[in-house]
Amino acid sequence: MDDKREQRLSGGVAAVAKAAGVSKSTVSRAFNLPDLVREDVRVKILEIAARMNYRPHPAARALRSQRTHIFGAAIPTLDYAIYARMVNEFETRLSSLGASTIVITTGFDNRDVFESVRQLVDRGAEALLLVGEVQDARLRDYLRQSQIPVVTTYSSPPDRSVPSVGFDNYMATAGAIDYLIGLGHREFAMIAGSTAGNDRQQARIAAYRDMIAKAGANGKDRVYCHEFEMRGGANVMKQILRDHPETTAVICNSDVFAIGAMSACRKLGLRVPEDISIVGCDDFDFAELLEPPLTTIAVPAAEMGAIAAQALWEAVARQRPVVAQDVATRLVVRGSTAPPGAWNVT
Amino acid sequence: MDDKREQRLSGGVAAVAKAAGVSKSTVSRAFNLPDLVREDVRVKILEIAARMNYRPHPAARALRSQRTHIFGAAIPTLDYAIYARMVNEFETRLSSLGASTIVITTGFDNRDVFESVRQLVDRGAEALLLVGEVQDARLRDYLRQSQIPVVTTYSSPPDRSVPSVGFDNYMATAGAIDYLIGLGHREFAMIAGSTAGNDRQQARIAAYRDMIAKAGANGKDRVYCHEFEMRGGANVMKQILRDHPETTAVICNSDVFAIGAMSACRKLGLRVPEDISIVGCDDFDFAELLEPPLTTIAVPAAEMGAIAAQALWEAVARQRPVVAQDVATRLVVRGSTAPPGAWNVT
DNA sequence: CTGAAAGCGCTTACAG
DNA sequence: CTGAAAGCGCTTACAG
Repeated sequence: MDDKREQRLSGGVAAVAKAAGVSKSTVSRAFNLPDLVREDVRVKILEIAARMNYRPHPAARALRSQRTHIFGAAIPTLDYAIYARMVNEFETRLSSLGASTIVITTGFDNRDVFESVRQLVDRGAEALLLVGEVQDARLRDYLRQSQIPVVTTYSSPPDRSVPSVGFDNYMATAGAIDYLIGLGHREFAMIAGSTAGNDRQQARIAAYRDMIAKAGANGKDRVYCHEFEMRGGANVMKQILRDHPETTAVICNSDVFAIGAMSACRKLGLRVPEDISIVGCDDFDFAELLEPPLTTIAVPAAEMGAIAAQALWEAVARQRPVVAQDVATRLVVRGSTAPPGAWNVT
Repeated sequence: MDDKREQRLSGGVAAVAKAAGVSKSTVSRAFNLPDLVREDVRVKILEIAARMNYRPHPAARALRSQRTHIFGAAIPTLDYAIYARMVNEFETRLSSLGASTIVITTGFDNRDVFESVRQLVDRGAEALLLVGEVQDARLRDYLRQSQIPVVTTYSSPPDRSVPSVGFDNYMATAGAIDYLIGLGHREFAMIAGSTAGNDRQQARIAAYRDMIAKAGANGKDRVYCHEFEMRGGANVMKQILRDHPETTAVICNSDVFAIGAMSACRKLGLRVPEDISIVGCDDFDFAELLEPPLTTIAVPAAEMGAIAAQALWEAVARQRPVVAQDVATRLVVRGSTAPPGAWNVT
């Protein structure tokens, strides 16, 4: 009746059934419920199907079985190592389970991502990996109503309505600052990402302010926000040094910022860590090979991807509820931090 | 008859049609061929559909229309910036065109990737992005028979059976070595990725050997292969210095190797570039912020993703043939290279 | 501009 | 263990 846009390689199950002298049902079973088919028949069918280059039509199969084997991941960007690594692990795990991963990038602002996430579902995603707290009301409503298995990563939001596989960003940053205070630092600054619709940045800034205040240290308001770019880190560092040359410790909410900041210090003739201490976040591969090696908050990107994959798989394949789970961050102390020195003219 | 596994949010088109007092056909048209529906009717239908939270079932739509709007990308890994960046751009472009991206990672060896690529198709991919020359015979046969739109990236393979959006790896490396020879270097080494099923590495090594031979320089056989890891770059560098302390120029086939190599040199007390010149490949963000800034071959990862997305989109949406296209690499000369110095004790 | 009907290609209870 | 039949939820020629 209609035109056939796509030239399928084979005539579908019917053709295989005919060639094998069995019914369509049996061909289908040979693929999906092989135990129900007599062995010689099954072998023959599979052999013929392979020879004919037959594969079940994905849409037909999905429509009938109500299973797509597609999992969706909505992340800020793939152009940032920790998210790329998490998705890499997520995909690898799911792939070994026979499922596939569809990806969409949404940027760092979580306040208006409903359409993006929806697109994943409209392509057949049966479960969803998200990043950060769900701050979009439409998305929250949708997730509640649809009951689609979902997990959010990189956060451990107080609102437990969406299960998370993440960590407490507030505590992670607080730990780093605590360490710097213990070293004797009193003059702080922070290079942060944009806070718009980003609960991780909000939590880290809150931790920074609280810790500075609690310690009676200075720099509570020296929070500089910027997009996640190395050049940005360098430019912001220069500005910090201009506005507050007394600063002895800079907390960067990304290693990307930290490498830019270290580069800027070098250009301005400041030594790290003798003149200024720098802490990064993420523990990128290159962090330990920098000069000096970067002290940073290690974040378990691959681990979150693996746990999320497993949890969502169980939810889809065995109707298990997705349970929230916290993963650990770790402050990796390397050469970019030291006690504030006597050289430092304040 | 059968059990319904999934609790759909709405009763499908039928429910919307009933609520709007029109036929299923009209509801469908309101979504897919809006111009064919009287405006007031269309507005009403869309409004009701939105209120009911209705969305067409993806599999049913795909089965009937023979269009999935899913594009597949098979890449070595997402845990390597240039591929992640390419996919990021690929996905972003397709998303703005209303299509989605399904990703699978295959590792760097192209000789046995048929099943992986096939999985993409089995999930509904209508077109494929690949990386490197197609070296898997089954895949080549499949691509020929199925006529699925496909593009391969990062290569410009002589075998034109699969259209490529890439560059000539041989020439890119040859250019870098030419520059080093021009600087006066005579003692070379190369840190390469594994050559197994990787035409890019093979081409670069061939260029290295040819150029060294042509110039009558030394080091033709100093090609050290390793997985793409920073630590690997450091370890290999140490080995090179041990085996061939006379080496004055090291070509790294990845910035990841280069940063490791620079770190190893520093630890061994060698200065870059005074004692040894290092060239990377990829032009990662951090390359220019290293100390010294890294001379590297810039590779247009995002550009390839964008061009591939556009070409595949045209192929699927408008039956345009995919045409091969070369993109440009560029040797970015920065501080990590210099003429071999008089300091150098050979 | 709209509706009734066919059918996309499978899978799966059901009956044997 | 196997087959005939129903139906997954849409879209689209076809006829009006």
